[in-house]
Amino acid sequence: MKFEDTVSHLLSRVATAHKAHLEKRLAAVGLHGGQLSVLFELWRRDGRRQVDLAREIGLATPTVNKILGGMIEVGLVDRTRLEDDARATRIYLTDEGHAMRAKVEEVWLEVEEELLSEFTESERLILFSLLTKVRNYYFGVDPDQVDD
Amino acid sequence: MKFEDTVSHLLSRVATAHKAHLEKRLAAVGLHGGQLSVLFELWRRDGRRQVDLAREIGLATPTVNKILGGMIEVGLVDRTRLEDDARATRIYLTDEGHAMRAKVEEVWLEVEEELLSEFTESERLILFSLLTKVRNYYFGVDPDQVDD
DNA sequence: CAGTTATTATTAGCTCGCTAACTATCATTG
DNA sequence: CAATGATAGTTAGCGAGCTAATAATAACTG
Repeated sequence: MKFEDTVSHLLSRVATAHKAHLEKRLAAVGLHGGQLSVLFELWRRDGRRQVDLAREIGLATPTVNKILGGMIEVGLVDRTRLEDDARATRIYLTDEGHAMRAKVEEVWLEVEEELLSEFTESERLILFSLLTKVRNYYFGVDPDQVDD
Repeated sequence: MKFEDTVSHLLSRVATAHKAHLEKRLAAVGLHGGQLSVLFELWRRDGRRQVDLAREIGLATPTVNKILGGMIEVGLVDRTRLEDDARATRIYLTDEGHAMRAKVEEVWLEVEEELLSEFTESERLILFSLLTKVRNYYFGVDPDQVDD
């Protein structure tokens, strides 16, 4: 058989290339890829616990914990103990964490446009819809997709 | 803006989930994800130099070097110095490296079928073609795609 | 042919992803 | 209320990707 003819193989290859590419583009605003995935979630709503963030993002809790450690160091977020549960913490964006959003939006639109520059409008929509289907295979259907 | 509505974001999420999933499935045959990407290339043709493998796979040479170190340890490949160039090495599959192919094919077909179980035949073809377009954006058009 | 430049492999060190194992705390139940 | 079990965060350690820097060798050039 030809492994090259499978979607899985193609997806793996594209995945690593895309991640490496993102990392390079994010360096311009002083971010790492993992930090961004956490920021995406915090920009939706901050003040949540690490375990909740991890579940939403789809990462293991130690991964999120490590990324947050780096983000605290560079001053993007704060970690405060929960008042009524001494086990848990709440993660809040700092002013810098909020301010980062504008910078990232700029880069993000560029990255998206460059990636899809050779795609027609309908190809973009189809790719988005098929990738959503793959995402649903791994994460289940996103409830936020319906309303909101 | 909503980052969730971009292909880049979707691709990042799907990418990590897919890689994590592959890693789990490959554990059944005793392989790691990085080893597999090298094997894919060696199964096409072995006896090449590390730098050539890295270029074809689309990885940095230190990455390939590290992966090969692990593969040599577990006996999947051999590394021999080049006769006419003392800098370079040639990477050859061992018998075990060749034999691994059959095991991987089995797993691979399963993974592919499960991933695409909810996709129609035409959706599969379209997804493959659109992902190929993304790959070409990152790697350029593959010359092997034409003939062979 | 001596000196510079380019290439190959490698090492070191970083982020990111994981699992396993540990600690502290909460919740439950006897 | 004491013991057991569940939960939150963390630490340790692994593989995979990267860049930067080294060492050894080849190739080119004056």
